[in-house]
Amino acid sequence: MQMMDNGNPSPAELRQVFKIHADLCKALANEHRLAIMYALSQGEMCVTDLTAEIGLSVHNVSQHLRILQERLLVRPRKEGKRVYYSVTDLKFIQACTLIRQALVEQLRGANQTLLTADLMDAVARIVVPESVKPATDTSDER
Amino acid sequence: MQMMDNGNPSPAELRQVFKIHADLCKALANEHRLAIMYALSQGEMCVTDLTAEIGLSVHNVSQHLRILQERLLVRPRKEGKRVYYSVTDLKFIQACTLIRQALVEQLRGANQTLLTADLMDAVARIVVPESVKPATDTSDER
DNA sequence: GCGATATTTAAGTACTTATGCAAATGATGG
DNA sequence: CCATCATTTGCATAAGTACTTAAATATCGC
Repeated sequence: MQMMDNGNPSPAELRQVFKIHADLCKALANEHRLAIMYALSQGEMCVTDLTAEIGLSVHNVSQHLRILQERLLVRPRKEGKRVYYSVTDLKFIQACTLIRQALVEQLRGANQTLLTADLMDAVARIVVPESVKPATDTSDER
Repeated sequence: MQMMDNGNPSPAELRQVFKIHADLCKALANEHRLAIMYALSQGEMCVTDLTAEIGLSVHNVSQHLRILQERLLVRPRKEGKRVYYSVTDLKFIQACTLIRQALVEQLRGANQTLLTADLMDAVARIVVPESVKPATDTSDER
């Protein structure tokens, strides 16, 4: 495939990228896997710990971890009989935080019944240890 | 539900948030819907234009737009017999860009066969113009 | 009103994903 | 090497998602 001169990918190239991107989003498009990603964003954890943290069966957590690992969202590290997982790239966490921030702004405006205002505030600020700084331009911030 | 004093949401509250977040990710977890989001990030477009841009049937595009709209990712604006769609929040686009950047870094390391290095560079830099402009007329909607 | 254009809704089928249970692998300590 | 703990794999079933065809709604110009 040939690059176009303006430096932006061609439609054909974009299609390929969107496919990969969509696969990655599918891995994130599950309540429990987001919980796992969030838990792991706080630091490396083994399967059993994750099980306790999220309240699912060991097997189920393992299943979800497999999916996350296949899409390279998490990485395993074996130590004795335990397998410790960690997120491969902080950007994934940052992206999740951005989305939650947008979500909160919308919920604030629309159906507040779902979540309390306090919760929404807190959610909007869920941050990873290392500061989250996806270079937002502040033009339409509150 | 009770907020905890440290300002972070409780596990129960988080579960609720992850569910909503997952629903939103499901909307993004599709090749064509990502293409639509990307197209709309460049500016408001009507269904027919989008159809030409992404190469799907009108009806199929409409279907995808419905899903995006349900999750509040895009917003319709009716003008004559056309319906123009725009993204509701730039943060969604920023999140997608972040994910693509992470994706590119990984592809760079692993199976470069899929994409050329030039393409990966370009993809990592896909950014929105300043603002997405539903700015024309937002008075009589919904 | 009628016909043409733009978009949405509905119904059917194929495909994908989530979760359960049971069994298998793999490391550790006696 | 046997028992045990930690995790993964395989298979079955239920649920959800995507795409196709066909029909319906809405707006415009006549």
